[in-house]
Amino acid sequence: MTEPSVREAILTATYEALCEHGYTDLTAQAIADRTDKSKSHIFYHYDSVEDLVVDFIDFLLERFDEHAEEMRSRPPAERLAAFVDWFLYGPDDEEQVAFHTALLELRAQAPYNDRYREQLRKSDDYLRKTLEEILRAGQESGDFQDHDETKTAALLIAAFDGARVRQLTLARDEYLTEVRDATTDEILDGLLADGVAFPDEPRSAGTSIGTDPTCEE
Amino acid sequence: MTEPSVREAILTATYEALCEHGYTDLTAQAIADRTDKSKSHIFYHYDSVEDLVVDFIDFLLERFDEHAEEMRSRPPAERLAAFVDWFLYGPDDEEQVAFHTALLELRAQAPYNDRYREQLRKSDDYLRKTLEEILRAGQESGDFQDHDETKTAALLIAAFDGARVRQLTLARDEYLTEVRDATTDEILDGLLADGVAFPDEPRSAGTSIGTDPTCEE
DNA sequence: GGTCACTGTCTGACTAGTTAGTCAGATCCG
DNA sequence: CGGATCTGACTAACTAGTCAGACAGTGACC
Repeated sequence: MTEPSVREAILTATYEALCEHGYTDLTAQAIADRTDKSKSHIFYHYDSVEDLVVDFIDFLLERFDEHAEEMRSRPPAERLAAFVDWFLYGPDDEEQVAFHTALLELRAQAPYNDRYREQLRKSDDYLRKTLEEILRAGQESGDFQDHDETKTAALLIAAFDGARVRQLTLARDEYLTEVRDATTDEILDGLLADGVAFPDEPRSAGTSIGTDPTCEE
Repeated sequence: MTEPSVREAILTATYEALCEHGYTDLTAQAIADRTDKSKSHIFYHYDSVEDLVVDFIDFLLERFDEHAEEMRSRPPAERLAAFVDWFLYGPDDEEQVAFHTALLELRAQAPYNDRYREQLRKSDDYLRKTLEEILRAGQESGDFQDHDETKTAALLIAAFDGARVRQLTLARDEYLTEVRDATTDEILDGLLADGVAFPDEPRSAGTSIGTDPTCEE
């Protein structure tokens, strides 16, 4: 892989193909179709589709890192809200939903694939550390109640994951709303010190990938 | 499908094949191999593998229902503990882990498959109602604090799902322990009225399926 | 009791479709 | 020219589902 732009083109196409077809139906051909190159081109740059997917997860992590870095200077409640938003986007954001659906498929493959598992572990560690750091910053600044940020981060990420699983599998809006309410009301609001509030409806953008961020059928 | 024992043989074989190969690599042949019949036999009784899987989910629900019914007369804390246990089994229970891993794969396919989605929704509704009923019973008996059982049920199931996703994808015992602790300590124990405790290590059996409940490689 | 016809169950061999990955050679660029 | 990049055509492997026919049980009629 000499040219970074070649890598980016292939991985962006991978992202788009994942949104459209999901992981299970992700084929080398589908990726190539979203590129101006042929299928063989992909196998010239990657030894296998598995290799490509492993690199794709790295690519995602690089993107998340950039995003997290940008938020670093913001106040803790805003950072937390942005983080929550990254996990529990609304069902109206079709691209996000499609992409996270595909990611869940990938996650579901991890138990059978050492390399995926390793990559996801790396990503999740990073995510969790980011959240812990936000929680710690909030406690130091007095915006959040004192608590054990390790435990809270673990519980939050678990609850978010769970909500996402249900949202994706059931596509049942009322239920997601319940979970979101329950999570927000009972956990998140409980974190805030008196008089501190979440910013209204942050609905952050900037988490999508690629030059053309739409994901039409 | 005339003989119920034929259905049971095929669906038990399906369970075993799911444990061994996972959903993605579940083939008609793999199911037949766990039977004393041929692959064609399966297509004689089911029009397609999808049909079979749909029926398999019904089969699971029937089993869960029997189990839940048996617990009905027990005290609420014990029922809750058994329920939690059903979701957050220990990583030592290999069969359970293997099976839930496969179920997660199935769940991850639901967004792409109307029939799976419908079946899972049905199961999840039933699970949630069962949990709500346990929570309600506990409040009435005074074993649990007063709370909104709908919200709590939603949050609990979400947190459990999330913990399971992480457990399965990361196979990282310390982290699962954290989540389990966080969930148990902060949510479950918070539910209990003063002086009530969970029974020690319930680790219930009886949730597995089939005549030979082992799932060796 | 024998045998014949009928029906439901079951099978081995087959087809058709799909896809990862290969490879010989084309093309581009310095 | 020579190396890197890229491609179309191909192969090999796999699997859902089909189908013609084997087989077993059952009952009916002689």
